[in-house]
Amino acid sequence: MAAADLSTHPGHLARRLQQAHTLLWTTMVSEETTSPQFAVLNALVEKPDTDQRTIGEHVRLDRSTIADLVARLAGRGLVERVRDPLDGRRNVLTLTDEGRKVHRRLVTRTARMNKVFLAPLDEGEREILLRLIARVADAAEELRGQG
Amino acid sequence: MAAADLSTHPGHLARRLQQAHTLLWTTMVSEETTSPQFAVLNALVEKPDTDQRTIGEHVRLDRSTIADLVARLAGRGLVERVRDPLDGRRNVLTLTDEGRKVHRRLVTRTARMNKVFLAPLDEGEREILLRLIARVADAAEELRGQG
DNA sequence: TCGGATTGCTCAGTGCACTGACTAATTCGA
DNA sequence: TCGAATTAGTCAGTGCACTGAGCAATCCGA
Repeated sequence: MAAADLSTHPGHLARRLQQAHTLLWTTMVSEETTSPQFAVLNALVEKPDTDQRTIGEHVRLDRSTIADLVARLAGRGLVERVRDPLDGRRNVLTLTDEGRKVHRRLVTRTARMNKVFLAPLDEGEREILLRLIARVADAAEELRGQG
Repeated sequence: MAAADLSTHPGHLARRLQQAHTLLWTTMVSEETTSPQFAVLNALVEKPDTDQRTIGEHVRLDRSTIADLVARLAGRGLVERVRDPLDGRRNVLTLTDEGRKVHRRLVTRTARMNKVFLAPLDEGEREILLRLIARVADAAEELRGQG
């Protein structure tokens, strides 16, 4: 049985793309705060005082993963977790001043990093790449919803 | 500080793409054998009896990760690790009959899965997506090489 | 209103992926 | 040839990401 060329495997390319991004992130943005953590801080700037599950859904992290991640952010004093008095099941998340400060600092660095990351492509190609990825990911997430 | 839209962040999209792929993989290809594991089996079909580091480099896994992964494959009896008698530092990897069998079975399933994964795109768009990802990943891996 | 279903969270377990430290084997230059 | 540098592998530690089980709070229909 012939072995297939890995460069035709979207899964392998997706993994390489993410690895490449993580590498660049840690060197150009932050060693302490990861990209998914930044996504959560970002989401909390957009919609403050949102419950954990909703934030997780927004940044596409499942219950377990968002719980772990938030625990780390809370441990570093960037967010606070408070049980919702109106609904005892929910954890409401709040950015601390320190969390806001970290977020602010990373916004500019992230923009700089994204430029370097996509530097091999021209402006049109960048748009196309992001759009195509979004379409594939959206469709797969649809499938998931239907189970 | 305004929060940026996540859909413009290539890192976030890359993560979503990989998550989507993993989800489809486990439902359509295998629950036991992961996509990176398949990549290793595939590499061993291409170049039998190669040492662990070379295989890892080929599938883009670092020393630690390939070691863990190969240990799992060895535990399931799909590959064998033998110390190279000519160079006592190397682990030479060999596919077992069972490993070859598993690989053969997954090749067709993977092809089927890739079709579904990329179904939202037309033929031209698929090519473009794969090429653009490869260019970005290649460039980032170049940066890495230079430190 | 009360009991079953749903919802939100946590915990345990598994796997990918990285860094940094360590060991052992090999290589190469003075 | 011998010692320093390089190379391959392992191990410990951290973080992302998922499943499946379990628990407590809430919701909703008979």
